[in-house]
Amino acid sequence: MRELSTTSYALLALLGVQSFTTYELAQQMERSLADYWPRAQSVLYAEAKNLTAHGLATTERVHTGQRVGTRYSITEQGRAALRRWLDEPGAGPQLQFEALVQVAFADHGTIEQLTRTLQAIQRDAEANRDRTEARGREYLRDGGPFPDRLPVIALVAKLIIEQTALVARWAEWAEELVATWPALTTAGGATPPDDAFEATWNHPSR
Amino acid sequence: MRELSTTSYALLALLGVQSFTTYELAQQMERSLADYWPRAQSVLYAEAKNLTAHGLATTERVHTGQRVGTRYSITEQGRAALRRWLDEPGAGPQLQFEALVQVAFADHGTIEQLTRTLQAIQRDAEANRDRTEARGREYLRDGGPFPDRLPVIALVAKLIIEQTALVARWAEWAEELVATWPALTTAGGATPPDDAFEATWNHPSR
DNA sequence: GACAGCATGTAATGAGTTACATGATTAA
DNA sequence: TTAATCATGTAACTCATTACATGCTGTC
Repeated sequence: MRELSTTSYALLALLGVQSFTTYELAQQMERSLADYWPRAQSVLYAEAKNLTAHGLATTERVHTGQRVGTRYSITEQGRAALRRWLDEPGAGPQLQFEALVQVAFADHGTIEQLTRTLQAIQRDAEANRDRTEARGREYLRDGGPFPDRLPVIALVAKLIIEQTALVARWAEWAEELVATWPALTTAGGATPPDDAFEATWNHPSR
Repeated sequence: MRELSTTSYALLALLGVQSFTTYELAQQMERSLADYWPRAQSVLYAEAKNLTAHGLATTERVHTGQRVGTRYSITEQGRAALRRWLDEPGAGPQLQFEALVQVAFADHGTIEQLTRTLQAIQRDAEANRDRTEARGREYLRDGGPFPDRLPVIALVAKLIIEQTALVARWAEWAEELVATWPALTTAGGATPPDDAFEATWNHPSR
């Protein structure tokens, strides 16, 4: 019976919406939380058991054909724990961005490498932006799986959409700027134009 | 001798700039990478050794007073490894945002809890934005510790600044919107005004 | 009847964090 | 001289990922 982690509470919050089998929990995690609390499926199996051990959820065997599975439901204790958790200060945004590390140290390689990295970032970000935007519009149209929850879902979706859009715009801007550079550093005579560099701060990347 | 991770390459890239003692590496990690590749200090000690085991760095004992320490320097092999790494596709942005999970499931609590969460997000984001902006201006003024590297550093700094600014603006917008809501869900008669909700998608949060 | 994919997990491994320990230097 | 903080690490533990295993269900 381990301590409760943020992942535990995320699961518990899903169960607060309705009961789910472990598989459905995994789907929901992937569908609704992957953009800001990504976790591998395997943790769910452990965490769901942990919630039960804490008395925050109850289990029920479900049979699909011959196959057995587990359906979890939240308990009153679970709801109380959830309310308490919502009072605690949650951790702020934590970004982890390997490709950006490659950009930060691009001067150890070639301009071509940097350009390719930026292009890849842009492609990914645009795909993510389109995906999240499309889902947002879909939810607005048909209400989504939990129409009651649309207000809060919309708040979150808005941030995610704008965040991916920002990355896409930034990558595009960076590509254009880098294309004007004769070299990656100011050293050795081959300096990037000073004013293009100044522009980094003065022009918003849009 | 473990595999090389992104953290290994981040360290190696720092050593590509110049030689550092472990302590200085920790400072540089905190100073320049914490915003997009945050790691605890203790990993450095292990990773730096690992780099040496791979022949990518050499060590040298340094004595400050009686005290012994280790200074790491990159090898030619290390530089080659760095160049190869810059060719590999790096992982895209991965966000981890506990407070946003609390927003997404705010309907399990009260409007007051949601408001407090949003206020905390806004405060943090504004502080981060101010910190990164101030450092950017400082670098532009005095060149920072590695003036040659300003071009690539500026690219990265720009994204980080805009990203924190985006979160701050979003939180402010969300607070204002939530202030107009009589309840957190559309259920039970006490519905948030439809048009305020629609506005979620149509008005950019600025 | 076999193959793809859905559904349900377990095990091994690893990366990273927190906590601890301790010597040296500096400021009060 | 004491306390704070700089500097240098180690150890224990935890959270999470990858890889594996396996049964069921529908379809060609």
